[in-house]
Amino acid sequence: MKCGPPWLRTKFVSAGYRWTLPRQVILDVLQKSSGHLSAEDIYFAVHKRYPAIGLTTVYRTLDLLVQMGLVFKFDFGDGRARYESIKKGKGQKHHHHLICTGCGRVIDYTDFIDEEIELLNLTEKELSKKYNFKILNHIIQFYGLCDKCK
Amino acid sequence: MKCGPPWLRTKFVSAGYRWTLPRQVILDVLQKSSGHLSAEDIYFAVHKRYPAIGLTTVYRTLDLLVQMGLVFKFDFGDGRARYESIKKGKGQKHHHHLICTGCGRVIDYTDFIDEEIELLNLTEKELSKKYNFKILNHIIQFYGLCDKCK
DNA sequence: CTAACTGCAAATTCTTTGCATTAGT
DNA sequence: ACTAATGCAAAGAATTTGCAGTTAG
Repeated sequence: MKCGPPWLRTKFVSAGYRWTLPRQVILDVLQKSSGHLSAEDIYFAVHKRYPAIGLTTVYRTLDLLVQMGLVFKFDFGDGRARYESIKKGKGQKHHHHLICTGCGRVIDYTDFIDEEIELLNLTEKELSKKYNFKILNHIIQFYGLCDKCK
Repeated sequence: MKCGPPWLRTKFVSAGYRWTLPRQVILDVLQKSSGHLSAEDIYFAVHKRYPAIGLTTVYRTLDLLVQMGLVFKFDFGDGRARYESIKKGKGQKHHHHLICTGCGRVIDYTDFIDEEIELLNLTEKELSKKYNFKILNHIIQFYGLCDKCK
């Protein structure tokens, strides 16, 4: 892990933020991981490489990254926030979630059916127009019972 | 507020639960309110009518109602859970959410719901089959910036 | 040099738990 | 009567804040 792509550094500096080691490492962890990490997950991964980086910094950095639009924060309803890089590394795709309310298992799926994509396009377009809203992301989660729990 | 519809009482009793005052009041508050209440909101509303009912009971009752499939729990990412009755009172419709990540404003929308619902049904059917999952509910949230924040 | 950033410890906030009491059935 | 349900106070877990020391620009 060096310094990441130059445009990232520029993005930070030109916004008046500093391109610090913790920020580089946290972004790197997020981009390399396979999604929905909790703050603690990120802290462990980061801490393994740089034990001097503390949990507080992880939280503060994540807030900043979310605010800058580089990272997306969401929630499965288990009382802890999850974070995911918006720019995915190779092999990572946008996905939706199937969440078992019985055992808490989360299934990611990326094989959206045509109807689902159509749904999203239609809705995003209509909503943007009607509410003058710039839509950046969405969460689609289906809740139910998995094969073991039902 | 009396005792609610008789089928509700039956549902509780036949599952081995008791049809208690706090449960009646909490369900009533949820059905009459316009959606996404936090536990504290519910506590205040309930407490106004029956000051003897405590916050702990509100949490425990909400867990039960969620588990019984009468209430849905979700999260806007602000660190507190929200609850909504699945059976809506008159004037209330199923809706999805548009959330501004800038100011935290939440817009409910019920427009385009018909098309969305149809596409959702297809999606749910496919997913159920593919993952052998019994889908009970869904969350659809669009995140972005509202007119003031963008 | 100086303002942004950091780590630590303490504080907050939301939610859950232990336990003695109350109340449906 | 029997046991689920309740309220209170205390505990727990996730996240935030105050502050003094550190570091990028």
